[in-house]
Amino acid sequence: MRLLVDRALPTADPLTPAGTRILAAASTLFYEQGIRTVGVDAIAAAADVTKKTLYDRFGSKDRLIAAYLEHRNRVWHEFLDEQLASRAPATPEDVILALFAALTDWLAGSRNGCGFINASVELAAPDHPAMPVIVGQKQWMRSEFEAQARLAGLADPGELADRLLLLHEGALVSFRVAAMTNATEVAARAAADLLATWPRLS
Amino acid sequence: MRLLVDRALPTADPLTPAGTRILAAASTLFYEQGIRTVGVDAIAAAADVTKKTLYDRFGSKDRLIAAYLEHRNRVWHEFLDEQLASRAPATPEDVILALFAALTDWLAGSRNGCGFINASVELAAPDHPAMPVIVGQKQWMRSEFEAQARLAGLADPGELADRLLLLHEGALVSFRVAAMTNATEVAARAAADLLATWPRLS
DNA sequence: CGGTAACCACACCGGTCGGTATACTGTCAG
DNA sequence: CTGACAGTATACCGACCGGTGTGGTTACCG
Repeated sequence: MRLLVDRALPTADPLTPAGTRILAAASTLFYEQGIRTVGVDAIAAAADVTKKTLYDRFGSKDRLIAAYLEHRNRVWHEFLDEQLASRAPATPEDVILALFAALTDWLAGSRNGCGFINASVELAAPDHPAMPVIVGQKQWMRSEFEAQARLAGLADPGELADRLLLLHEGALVSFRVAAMTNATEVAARAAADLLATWPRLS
Repeated sequence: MRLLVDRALPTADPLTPAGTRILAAASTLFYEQGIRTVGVDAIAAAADVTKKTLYDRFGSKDRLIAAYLEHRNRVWHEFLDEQLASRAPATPEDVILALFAALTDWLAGSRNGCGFINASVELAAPDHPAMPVIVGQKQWMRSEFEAQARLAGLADPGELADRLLLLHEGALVSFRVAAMTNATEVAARAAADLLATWPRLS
């Protein structure tokens, strides 16, 4: 069993060595400390690069932010591919449960929750160039849930996908905001029960 | 039926007329545009007040932020009281469902989701004076769910409360981040099904 | 009458932020 | 040989930000 919905990730255009360091530094700093808190000077310093180089490569902070989220999205999907490969789910239901199990590993060692949710709140402006990446990431999760549910022959896959997404996002945000350290385990149990009791197409 | 868990809201210390206007302006601006985006000058101008007055009343922007969240928490609880009064739930289960139904009304007309989640992300620093208010609000929700579940004679009220909180927070965040306009209705249906199938103490 | 609290107007501060300008160095392909 | 490209170093900019200081005006209250 594998993921069904096309990720349609624009293949990362090749970066210069300095560009790679900048993106790496921006990724950790933006996630650890927040997008607004981290200035371009701090990123340039952490990447051991001049601000000039940073602007030559990325043009503006906003575009660097967008690059950061696209990069994080790629890392997220690579992570899911590894998780799916090692857990080797046998049924579509197990794929869904593996996605929830993966969440625990994904958040291990971090305390800031979901970088996409955080970015959405920090950027606020709906027309920010990074917004499509954020909404896209969430909607990919939903459509993957729906595709697996449909493949499993479960009734009303749309409604089920909506509910799974709520559990998924709820875990991410409760982990961070409500200081609920076991949020991902609770979500995994809730998802398992939901799938077990959900009606099937006759 | 009524809410069970003490709100323990520090009674709002009386404000001067200008202080009231400042808090009102800060509340709408902070929620609509974000805490970091809105400067003290903008708040003072919106409240038709000098910056001097703002600092005489609230001391610093951070303390104004804390006051904003405490105020929003009071408004939230007053809103819940009204909702409970008008929906007049007959059982503890109905109280829980009324809390979910209330969410739809609470988010009506806004597109920024939960002010507490947003503030938690924007402030980031764990030692910010406003953090206890944020975590407290989420934990109050959880303990209210748990108290109602216990009163209803439902098994494992702690686990049930955790799952209800995930749905609750998931709805708030999916509404904003995933552009899921019907998130609160989905959460309400999920909560209803969850309560209907949850085991009871024998 | 005198004091005090609540305001106004306005000017000012140091710091930080995103972003730009100038000038120079190394490397590599046509 | 010669551009083009990637990079360094450093200085600078205007705008905005949170916050302070001075000085003056009401109005109420003991």
